[in-house]
Amino acid sequence: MKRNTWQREAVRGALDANDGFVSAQALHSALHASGSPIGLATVYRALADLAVKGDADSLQSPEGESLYRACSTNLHHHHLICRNCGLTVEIEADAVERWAKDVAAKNGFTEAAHVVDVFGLCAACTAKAAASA
Amino acid sequence: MKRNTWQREAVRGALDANDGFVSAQALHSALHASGSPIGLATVYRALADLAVKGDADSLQSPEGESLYRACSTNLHHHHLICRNCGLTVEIEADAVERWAKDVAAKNGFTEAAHVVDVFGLCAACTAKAAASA
DNA sequence: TGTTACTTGAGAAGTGTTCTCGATCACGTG
DNA sequence: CACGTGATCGAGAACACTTCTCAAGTAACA
Repeated sequence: MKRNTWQREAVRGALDANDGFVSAQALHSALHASGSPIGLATVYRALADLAVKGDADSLQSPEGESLYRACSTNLHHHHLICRNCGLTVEIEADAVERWAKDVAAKNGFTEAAHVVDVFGLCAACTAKAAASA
Repeated sequence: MKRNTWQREAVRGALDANDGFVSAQALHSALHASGSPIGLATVYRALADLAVKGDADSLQSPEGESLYRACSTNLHHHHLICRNCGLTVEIEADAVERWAKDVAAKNGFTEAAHVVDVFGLCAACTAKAAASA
């Protein structure tokens, strides 16, 4: 049986309050900063739960951390992520889906899953970068 | 000045001898097994060097390890990876390249890089899985 | 209210990677 | 070939992130 605890709600809330991907550690810090004495282990557990239920998306940052994000849809989709400010845009990729399945099939692969994420600089950060350059 | 040491050659050789992606740890074990008393730190250093020079490809496994692979081409490309045996097929993805650039541009993003990898079960592993199921 | 078993939290443990630092050794030179 | 210099090595310590452990706490249901 699953129980509802304020801790779980807090994690979900903190995730919702965030636009981009956040690391478990950052989330934990944020929660602490806002007064929740929640434990790190609990944050990890809650995030894992959310990810499994499809309420959150997770991906590995290039630095090796696990990043999480509240997802507006449970459907399979991908992300366009600003590597500077973390802004994330959800993108559809029917074409890529088809391509991935295709390529896998052509090579005899089954049960194809794929990792497709696009990193870049969002408009704002591009402008900022141009200004400072 | 860069020096040529047998250690670096050994790492490159071990990488070349491998068809799929291998973790730094695995590479270190393999080298030790074949008699090289090479240090783990050195393996990491050599791999990082190779990756920077474009002689090796690196990616994060879903488990968070860094995986490396000798690359037959320095050109940008993607991989189809068997999650069971590690077999890797290099794939071209012009369509995906275009799509990524397109999507990024449409959302005001610049300097788009992307992570596109397909994991699955290769034909052999699929057969094995079916047999054991 | 009482029972039950899921959940929590602090810290230990585990894993993968990077850093430290004295010893070593490749490379250019005399 | 011997030498000097500084890049490189290796063993282990240090780190960062994540998971596990287990006693104490508590939500859910009767």
